[in-house]
Parts: sequence; structure tokens; C-alpha cells
Amino acid sequence: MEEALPMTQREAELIERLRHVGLRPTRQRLALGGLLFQGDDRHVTAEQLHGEALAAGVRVSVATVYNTLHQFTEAGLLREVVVEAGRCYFDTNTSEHFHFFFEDDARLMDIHGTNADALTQVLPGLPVAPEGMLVERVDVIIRLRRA
Amino acid sequence: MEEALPMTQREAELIERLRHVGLRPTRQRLALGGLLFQGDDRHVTAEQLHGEALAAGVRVSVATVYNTLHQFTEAGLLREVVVEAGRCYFDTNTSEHFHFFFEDDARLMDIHGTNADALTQVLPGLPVAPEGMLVERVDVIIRLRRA
DNA sequence: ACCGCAGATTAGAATAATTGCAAACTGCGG
DNA sequence: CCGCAGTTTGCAATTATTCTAATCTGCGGT
Repeated sequence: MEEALPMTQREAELIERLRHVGLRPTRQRLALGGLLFQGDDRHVTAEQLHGEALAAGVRVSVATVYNTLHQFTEAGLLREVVVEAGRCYFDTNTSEHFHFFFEDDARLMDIHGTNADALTQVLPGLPVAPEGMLVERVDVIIRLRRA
Repeated sequence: MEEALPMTQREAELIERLRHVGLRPTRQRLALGGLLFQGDDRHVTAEQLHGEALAAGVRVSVATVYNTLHQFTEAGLLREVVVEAGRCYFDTNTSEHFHFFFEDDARLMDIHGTNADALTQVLPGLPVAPEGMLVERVDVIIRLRRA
């Protein structure tokens, strides 16, 4: 039997957060959540996160990482961003924002600040969705290359 | 030996177009080009195009379809659009424009018309690319779902 | 504390899209 | 009509993701 580890504030918050969206706070979900939601915004692939988990000594399968990422996305804790065929990123920043994508090193970066604001303001109104359709999400990706 | 078929105007134009971008007008490239550049704008996946080619009685391998699509893209005859993890579309409309994506039937549609214009006008200036980087391309995808 | 079970996790196989490769083929300039 | 660089091909290899069926586990009820 394991000694009950002291629970940090962050852990307690994470548990509450999971419960709130109807997900049972299992060992794996807590571990992955802990890696994902530590401070600054992150953009990870399933592979990456799996690697980090293993490196941190957490036993977890790739399948579970995928399950968890999708469940988190479903629950609104993550946002999925597709940039390249056959690679998909999960973004811990779920607010309305756009992305820079650095093609040279396949890295994704949030765009925030005044530059993006004008763009944000223009988007909501247009273009009008076709009859009977509603806008699920708007993705704006600005692809960059070393000059 | 085959009888030389009469060459239509469109075929001749396609040959010229390929030569102009430095691609040898081979049987396969002509067939695929013919399917792609017939009138209205198209959004096809490699699989789809391969299917169409076979249906049209053109012998061509999947590998060649991929090669050709990428060469055409490289040459500026096509534009690649990534919408879903593990599926990538090629758009015969290479001008600056945005896309609707119908999540229900995985279909892509160009956005043109006045609605998109305001957005187009806002894009060029911002957001400013980070130091030493230049904007390769801006992708705007508006994801739709049946209401 | 202990039980039981619905929900979660797992390894490994299966699927899907795409790319790599080495051998065979073919426009096209000479 | 020759020759070769550029193309194409089938197939194997890779990569990302999903499926599956057996096993495990959080947690409410006792």
C-alpha cells in the first residue's frame, strides 16, 4: 500500500476541474493534466505528451494519451489545432485566438496582443455561414518561414 | 503503336502550362492535370483523385498521384489545405481566399464574395511576424456544422 | 473498511494516409 | 532513332491514430 502523498493546491484544483466536466480524476488523467496545465500555455502532440509522461515516471499508454486528450478537448479544457497533414496539436489555451506556425521547426505559437485584436474584431460578423449551418470554430494559422 | 489522338485546345494549354513551370508533360501529369483543371475550382484528396483517374481509365499509381500533387503545389498550380489530422486537400484555386469546412461530410468550400473581402483587407498588415520570419501563407478555415 | 460495477486503462493489433526506394520506363534534345 | 535525366511504379516502410477485448480501479453504497 502506498503512503498518501500530500496533495498540493494545484492537484486539488485539477481534481475539482475534472469532476466539474464529468471526468473521473484517475491517476493518468491527473498526471497528464498536471503536465498540460502547469502555468503557461502549451501546444503538444500526443507523442510529445506521452514522452513527457514516461520521462516523469508515469506509466501510461499511447492509447490513453489519445483518449485523454480527446476527452479533455470534448470537455473544453483543450483545443485541437490541425497544422500539418498527419500531425495534430492540442492547445491548452481555449480562448479565441490565432496561431503562428513555424514551418522550419514545426512549432506552434499563440498570437495575442494588439496586433491580433483588429483581426479578432473583424471575424465574428463574417463571412456569413451558409443556410442551416452554424460556425463551430474559426481557425487562423499564419505560416512562417525563416527569412 | 497508338494512333495520335487529336489534341484539344485544353490539352495544348495544359502542356504549355506544365512546361512553363518546368514540369515535363507526361501522360500521367496530363491526365491528372486534365481532371484537376477542368473549369470550376476543385478540392480533392490524393485518394479521390486516384479514384477518378482509375475510373477514367488512366493507369496511375497512388505514389505518382502524391508526387504529382506535390509537384503541382510546389509549382504554384495547387494549394494544399490541411483541415483534419490525417487528411489533406489540394485546392485548384491558388488565389488568396478562405475556406468553409463542413464537418458533417468533410467537404471543403471556397469563400468568395463581399463577406470575405473585409477580412482579406485586414489580413495583410497583421499580425506582424516575429523578427526574422516571413509570412509564408495565411490559412483561415471556418468550421461548420449542421444547425 | 470492504464490495461491486461502470467507467477507465492497457497492450497490441488494425487501419489509414503518406513517403521511401530501387528497378523499369519514357520524353525529348541531339 | 539513341541515350539519359527525369518519371513512374509497386511495394515495403513509416507515422499517426483508432479499435478491441481483457484487465483494472475510483467511488458510491453498505
